[in-house]
Amino acid sequence: MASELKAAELRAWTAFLNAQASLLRQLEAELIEKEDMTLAEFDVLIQLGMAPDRRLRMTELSDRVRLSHSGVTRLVDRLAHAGLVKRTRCDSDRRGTFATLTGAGKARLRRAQPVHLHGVREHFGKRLSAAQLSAVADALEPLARESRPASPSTH
Amino acid sequence: MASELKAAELRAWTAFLNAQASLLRQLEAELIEKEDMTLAEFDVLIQLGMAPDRRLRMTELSDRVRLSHSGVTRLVDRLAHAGLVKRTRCDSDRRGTFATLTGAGKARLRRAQPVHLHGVREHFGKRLSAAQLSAVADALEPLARESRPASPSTH
DNA sequence: TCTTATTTGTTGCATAAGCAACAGTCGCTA
DNA sequence: TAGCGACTGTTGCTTATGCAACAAATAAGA
Repeated sequence: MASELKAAELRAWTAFLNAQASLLRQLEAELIEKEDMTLAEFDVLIQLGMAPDRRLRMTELSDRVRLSHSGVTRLVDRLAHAGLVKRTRCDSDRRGTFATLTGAGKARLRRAQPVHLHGVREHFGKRLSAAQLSAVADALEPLARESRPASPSTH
Repeated sequence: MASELKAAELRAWTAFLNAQASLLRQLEAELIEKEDMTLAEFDVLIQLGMAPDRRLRMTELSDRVRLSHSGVTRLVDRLAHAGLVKRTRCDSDRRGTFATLTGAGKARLRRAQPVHLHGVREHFGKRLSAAQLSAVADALEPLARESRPASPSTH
C-alpha cells in the first residue's frame, strides 16, 4: 500500500544503515587505537575549536554533537578532568556555562585531527566519486533537519 | 595534501553524520513510543523473521544486527524473557545455539513492522527522489565493511 | 590418536548515554 | 515589581553495550 516500503527505498535504507554502522565503528576504533580518543570526544574538541573564542554554551554544544544535555555535561566533565577543556562562567547569563578549549585541548586536537580526517578520507571520501559525493550530500542534507515538533500552541 | 579532506568530501560526510543521527534517533523514539520496542530489538526480530526456519545462530545474528557477541547474548536474553524468542540447541554443533522466533515473536513482529516501515518511509523514503534513492544506495553499499548480501525484506 | 589452536556463546566488569527531577536564573506579563 | 513559567546545567538512576576472560566443543596437524 501507500505506506509500504518500495524496493528502491529499502535498498537505500539498508545501504545507509550498513554504511553508518561500518564507518562509525571503524573510525571510532582507529581513533581510539591511534589517539586514545572517542569520536564523541573528538566531536566536542573540534566543535569548540571551530567556535568563536573556542568556546560554546553547554546547550549549543549538545545540539552540535547531538548528545543529550546530561551526556554533554559528563563528556565535558571527562575532558575537563583531562585538562582539554575548562568550564567558564557566562557573564551575561548566570545560569550559563561555557565549555572552553584549553591550550592543551588545542594541541590535542591538532594532533588528533589529521588522524581522524585521514580515516574519513580513506573509508569514505576516497571511495566515492565527485558525483557521488555531491549526490549523497544533496540527498542527505535535508534529512538532518531537526524535526522537532515546533510548539504550535502558545498565546 | 593527498590525505586532506576536500570540501565536497567534508560536506557529504557531515550530511551523512547528521542524517544518521537524526533519523536513527527519530525512528527509535517513534518505535519506543508506539510499540515499546528498541531498534535493536526490532532488528533481531526481523532478522529472525526473514531467516530460514525463523532462526539464526547467535554469531550469525550478531553479524546481521551489527552488535558484539555479548550484546546479542543479552539482547536475546531480554527477548527470550519477553517470550518473543527462544534458544534452541544446534544438533550439528554442540557449542552452537539458535535464536528462534516464537509464535508470540512473530505476532509481535507483524504488529511492529508496519509502524517502523511507515517511519522509515516518512522520514527517509518519501523525502528522496527515485534518482536520489538509487544514488545513495549505489554510493553507500560498497562502504559496508563486511559486504553481506543486503538482506532484502519486504513483507 | 593425541595435542593444540580455533570457534562459540556466556559472564564479570567498566563505561557511556538517556530520562526525570532538581535548583538556580531569566523574562514576560499583569 | 511581583509572580509565574520557561530555560540552563547538573545529578541520581537505569540501561545498553563493548572488551576481556572463560569453558565447552570442534577442527587441524603431527
